[in-house]
Amino acid sequence: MAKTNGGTRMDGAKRIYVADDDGNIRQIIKTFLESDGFEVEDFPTGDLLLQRFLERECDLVILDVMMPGSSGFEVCTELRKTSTVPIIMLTARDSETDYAMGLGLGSDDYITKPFSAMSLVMRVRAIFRRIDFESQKRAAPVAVTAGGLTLDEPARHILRGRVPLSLTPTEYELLKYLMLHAEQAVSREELLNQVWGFGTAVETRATDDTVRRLRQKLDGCGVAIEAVWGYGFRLTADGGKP
Amino acid sequence: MAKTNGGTRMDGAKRIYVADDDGNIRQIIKTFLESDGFEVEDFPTGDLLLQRFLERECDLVILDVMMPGSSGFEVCTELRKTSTVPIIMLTARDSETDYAMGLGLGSDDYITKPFSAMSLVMRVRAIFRRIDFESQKRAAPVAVTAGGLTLDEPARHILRGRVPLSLTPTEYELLKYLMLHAEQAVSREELLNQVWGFGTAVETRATDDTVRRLRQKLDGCGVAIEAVWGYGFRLTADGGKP
DNA sequence: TGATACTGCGGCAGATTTGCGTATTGCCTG
DNA sequence: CAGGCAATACGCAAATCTGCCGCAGTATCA
Repeated sequence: MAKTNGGTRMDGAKRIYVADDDGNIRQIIKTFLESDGFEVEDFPTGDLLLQRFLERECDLVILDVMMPGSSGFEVCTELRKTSTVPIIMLTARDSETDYAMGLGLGSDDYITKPFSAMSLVMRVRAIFRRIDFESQKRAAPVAVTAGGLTLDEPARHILRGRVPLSLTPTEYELLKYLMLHAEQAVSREELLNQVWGFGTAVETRATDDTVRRLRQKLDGCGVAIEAVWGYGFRLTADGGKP
Repeated sequence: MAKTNGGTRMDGAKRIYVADDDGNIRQIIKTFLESDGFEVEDFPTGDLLLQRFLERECDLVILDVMMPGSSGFEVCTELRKTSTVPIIMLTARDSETDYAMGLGLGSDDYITKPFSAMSLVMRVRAIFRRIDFESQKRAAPVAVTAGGLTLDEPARHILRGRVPLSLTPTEYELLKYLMLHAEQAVSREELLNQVWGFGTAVETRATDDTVRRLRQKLDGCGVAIEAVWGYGFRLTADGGKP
């Protein structure tokens, strides 16, 4: 047990890069974000962050405006040339000019120091929530089918052939989400966010339980919820093996 | 070119609802947003806004926290029951509690009065930009192929012809990285950083193991992971030798 | 208000994954 | 051609992951 996995070793965890020349601030931000389940890498300069980003992208970037080398603004501009990664700018000043410049250059949010670590975490969460909302939004077809299942959204029914399955609310939401993402691997994190909601404090293992109960009811439906080892689940049409 | 597009669109402007009991503020917000190309409807109370929203949805909602009737928080909660519409909260206070509560309830942003109209417009633009980014991203399917292999990122599958390979998480990540850098020499260090993560404490020889296991599964796939002596590995398409 | 249904959690056992020690084979250099 | 470092091959044991139960707190409904 000599090695800690730098926090949570969850494949679904969002990766965040932080650049700030103040080591204390970096540490605080890192600690808070990690305790919230994010995977964080921090850099003393924006240039280093940029360099790292180019070799490996992340899910969100937090940039201090004033740093040695390239300023946060410059790094932001540079990032935007190749990526749409969400960016949060930090600044000591609170001038409207800075404000407009930051958001104008393509950052998603702009926080002035001093700020509470908690509020930063909230902002981060808000951005990820927005992204998840959008990914969830993708079309709302009245009837989706996967294998031998049919989703009847208005009726809040999922039909096995012609007979509606008897599902509990959680089961229904979960299966619905899987059907809307059939054949795609869905991480436990994602399920938790989409089905249970965001603020909810539930163990990721809860998904396993619901999936387990669902599998029993789905027996011989032409579909299967298979496990994606170390990641989550995937709904697939199995030709129907008895 | 593909950057500016705050709110002006050919296919109908974004519709924004604003609720604030102060008529002056409403007017200012409305004027600024409209001059930026948005379509705005304003309401003196959150209840009226909610009522209007239920009969016709909009693209973004701006809510004052303190209003006669239901508070902004209550309206926010109510909206979130049925919609993922972006919400910006306005408040006179700047307590962390309020802050956390606002974002916690599902709003996207939180602005304290007094605020400049311009900064509000910037926030609004930032949110719409984020949404545009996401919808853009969704429209770009990614299918990389190398030799006889196909990477199906959403499904988290790597197909050998039409059959998905059975890969462990590490194997998947490693092979994916090699496919994205096909025909290029990749150092062990690089692999360690990309696949295992930045600060992980594992010997570089760990890559050898995964590569070894991968080679077995890749036998006769039209590709080969060859060793680059003293450096690392390279994925190459071998014409397919039996 | 009492019966019933849902849900999430802790605990287990079995199955898988994976890094490392160690031995063997292979390539480069002098 | 020999020496030496690098790459492979094995097998193992610890660490993880999954699926499953049973249970208890809570919500739902008659």
